Parts: sequence; C-alpha cells; structure tokens
Amino acid sequence: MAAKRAFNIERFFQALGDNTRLRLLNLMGDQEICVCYFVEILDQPQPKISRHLAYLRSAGIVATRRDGKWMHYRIVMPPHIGATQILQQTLGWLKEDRAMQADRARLSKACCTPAKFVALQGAPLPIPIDSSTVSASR
Amino acid sequence: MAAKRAFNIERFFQALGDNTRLRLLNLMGDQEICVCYFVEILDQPQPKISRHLAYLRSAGIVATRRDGKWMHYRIVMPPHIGATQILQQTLGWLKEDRAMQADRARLSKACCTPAKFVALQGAPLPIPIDSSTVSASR
DNA sequence: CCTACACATACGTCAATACGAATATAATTC
DNA sequence: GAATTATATTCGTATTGACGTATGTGTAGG
Repeated sequence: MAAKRAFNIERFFQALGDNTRLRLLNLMGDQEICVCYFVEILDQPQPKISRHLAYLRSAGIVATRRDGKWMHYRIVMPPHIGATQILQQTLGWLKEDRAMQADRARLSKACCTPAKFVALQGAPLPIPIDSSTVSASR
Repeated sequence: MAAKRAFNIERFFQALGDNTRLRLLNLMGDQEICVCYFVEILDQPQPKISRHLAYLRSAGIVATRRDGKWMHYRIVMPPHIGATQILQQTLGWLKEDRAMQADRARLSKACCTPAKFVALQGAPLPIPIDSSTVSASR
C-alpha cells in the first residue's frame, strides 16, 4: 500500500519548479497519456521521465491508471481550491509558451501519424478527460 | 557579468516552494516592510530571514529600498503576465490560510502597539504600496 | 574616528534533489 | 514458464538548498 501523504503547499510549488515536470504537465493538459509518449516527445531517458512523474504523483498533482502494460498519467486537481486555481493558471500560462506549444505540436503529430514514431507502435492513444467527470470513471 | 539574471520560471516556482518564503511574501502583501519586522514576527534568526529574502530577490519576486540603516522589502510583479497572475493567486490563497492570518495579525499588533515589541523600537513602520502598480483584490 | 545598529554574506554541515546507468517489477505474449 | 515489453526503482554521484554560527558591510550618531 502506498502511503498517501497529506497535500503539502511547499511540495506543490516545488513540483512546479522544474522544467521537465512543467513539460510533462503541459503534455497532459486534459488528456490521459501513457509514459511512452512522454519519453518519445521529450526525448529523454525513460527513468528520468518516470522519476519526474513519480515526483508529480507524490505532490498530488497527477494520478495514474494502469491499462495492461501501459501506465496512464493524468492531472488531478489538488484538494485545495487555491492550489487548483494556481495549477489551472499555470497550465494556461504554459499554453502561451513557444517551447510548450512545440511539445504539444509534436504530441499531436505523434498521435496523427504514428507511423513516424516507431517507438509508439501499438501504444494506446491519449484519452481526453471529460472535465465534468474528473473524479469518477465508469 | 551582472548579478541580476533573467526571469526564470523554474526559479520562480522554487522560490514559492518554501514555507518561510511564503510567510515573508504574505507579510509583505501590499506593504513595504523592513527586515527587522520579519525577524520579529516570524521569530526566526536574522541570517535565516535575510537569506530567504535574498532568494526571493534573486527570483525576481521582491525588490529592496534602502532607507538609512533599514532595508525595505516589497513584492514586485514578475515581467511575465502569467507569473504575475500566479503570484497574485498565491497571495490570495495565503490570505485564507489560518497560520498566515495569524502572522498578519501579529504584524498589525506590532505596528499598533510597538511598545510590546522592544526589538522594533525606532523601526520605520511598513509603508503601503500604491495599488496602481499592483492590481488589487478587494 | 569609533561604536552601535541593521542587515548581508561566508563557512561548514546535513538533507533533498537530479542525473545516468543498471536493475527490478508488472503485465503480455509466446 | 520463459521471453518481451512497459514502467519503476535502486545505486553512486554531483549539485543545490537550508540551517546555525560567525563575520563582514553599510549607515547613523557620538
């Protein structure tokens, strides 16, 4: 059993204080994405991606869902309304950043033309999250 | 090279990822306050306060003004509109936190009844900042 | 000048973090 | 059940950050 810690403000901001983690959050946006996409799009070593995702999870910013071999990550809003607003604001800010736009463009490309991304063959496509049912799933 | 670096997003969030620094920002709010108040209200060693203030300054979140022996600190809005919004949001969030409210209450008390705070004898009172430079939230 | 005051910085130490490389775990496939 | 795939964790190391303590710097007043 993974001991779930209480939400921590310091931890929350620290989680946002790293460019790789911001890039990961930017890619997630309102989708649920599996790890192989992060590795491919950011072009970084898999353990590095995995560690940063673990950090985001420990900070209560993302959650996971296992789907066979694949692990899907999605953003979850923190239990504090203030943190939620800041996270939303941050995501909006990232959308205006050129480098972040480029990351998302690459992700779209990978989803539309998977033939050009050999490493993603067979990987499940990102799944849009219905913003009205953030918590529950059928 | 100049000591002043370009605004850095990672640095910005890292600066917010420490409770002492959040307390300092909370006390500043829309006032310009000298260091001795921080030391007195937070009841922490002066070098510790000074180091955290230096960190905030290096992150481009606060600015200083020397007034004789006293150094006044104030919040300055970052050059990025996104960062500004997040900083405002954060300050608003802090206002709802009990511990942060207690800090501000202590500050008010120190300003109204300075006789009870021996260490602050002769210290200049906090100076409200013209809200035209900082978008207000009433 | 010299001292006192307000604040900043340097130093040593310890914890937290980031990284590449290697290895472990979990689920699928054969 | 052995190999493969996808992801997580461990290990060793280098960097950064936080802290207490000591010391340095700038200013005002005698």
